[in-house]
Amino acid sequence: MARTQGSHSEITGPRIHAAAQRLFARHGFAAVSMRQIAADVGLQVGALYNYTPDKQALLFSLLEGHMLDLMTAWEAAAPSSGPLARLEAFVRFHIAFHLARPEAVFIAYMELRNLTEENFAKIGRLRHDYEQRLEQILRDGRAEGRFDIADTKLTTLALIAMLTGVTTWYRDGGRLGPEAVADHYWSMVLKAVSA
Amino acid sequence: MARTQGSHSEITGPRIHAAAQRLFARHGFAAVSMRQIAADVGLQVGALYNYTPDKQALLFSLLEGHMLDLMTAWEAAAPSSGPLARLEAFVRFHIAFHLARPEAVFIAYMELRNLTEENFAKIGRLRHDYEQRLEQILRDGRAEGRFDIADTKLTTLALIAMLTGVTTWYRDGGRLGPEAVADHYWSMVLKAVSA
DNA sequence: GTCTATACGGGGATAGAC
DNA sequence: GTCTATCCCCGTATAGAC
Repeated sequence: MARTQGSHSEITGPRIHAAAQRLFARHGFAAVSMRQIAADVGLQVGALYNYTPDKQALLFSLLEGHMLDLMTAWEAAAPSSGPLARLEAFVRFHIAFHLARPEAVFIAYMELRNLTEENFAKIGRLRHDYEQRLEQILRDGRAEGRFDIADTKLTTLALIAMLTGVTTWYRDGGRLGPEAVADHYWSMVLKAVSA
Repeated sequence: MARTQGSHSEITGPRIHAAAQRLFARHGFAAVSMRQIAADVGLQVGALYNYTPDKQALLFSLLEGHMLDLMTAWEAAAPSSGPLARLEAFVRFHIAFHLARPEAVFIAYMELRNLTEENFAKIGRLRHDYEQRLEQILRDGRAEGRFDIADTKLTTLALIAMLTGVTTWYRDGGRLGPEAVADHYWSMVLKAVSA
């Protein structure tokens, strides 16, 4: 396994992504320079361009990776039971997943406008796919007569916004832990959609 | 009413604020230059500094103005009836106010991190004051036995996030108008808090 | 109040040596 | 794969004339 001098490709790539995520979340994409990212990793600027063609691609890969993680994690966590149990699973999953990745979530919501039109569209499709998972649960529950929902599309967007909003105020070590928060949200969601 | 050459102070100030609001909302605070704002208004850069000490103050005045408008408008719209009517009024007011000012709302949520620590704290207090208006309604309704709410603080934050979320997907000319949207949200909110 | 000109620093990205 | 050096452009803010 001979290695050329100074080569650390297996670990440098992830370290660049981690530094970019932290810095973008803290200061915003536009406010962070490639020089800052390089310094954070312990590199000179030029070396970054061995790992990303440009700054935009770095942002896109963070957002895309986050959305793919989200989809994969839900597919793994989703039960194949009835609508009510699936809705509860979705509520608890969404809150837990988002609270566990505050930086990725922050970037995913705040930096969309810094994507090129093409990249923006790609992330938009991934987000829509995820929302469809929730809407299908609501449609199934309504078809079975368990839910009373006038407009499943609207309710989907309302619930997603409510659940994701947790990330704007939640702090580790606060009054309520993630499970207690999820309990409260689940009870509100259940009442809001119940027949 | 003699006026010095090129003086347009009465209208230039508001035009600068309007241009800054539009550009900040579209491209983000950090991505917009003072040169762009000046060009949009039809001035040279230097002239902007007759109206604002720096770019930060320009952002802060937009955010502060938005929050003060919000508070003033709610005080004027709030009925002095029972909790249920006040909650309905709040839901409808919040949606209508936010949908009428998409740019100001966008900036108010996305550009908080570009404020200095001191200015951030000031906006945080204004936001908290507004949230208190809703929480008081929830507390009153619970005291009267009309609402079933486990945690009024949590419910306040959940409802605000849900209602504000409308601005992320609403488009003029879409399937539902502002009133139809408000009708749906009010019915969800009512079910979620009812005893 | 507005203009022109400028100071001064920093931005993204690339070239070529090692 | 990384470094140093550099290109070229743009950022905020100020000075001083009109």
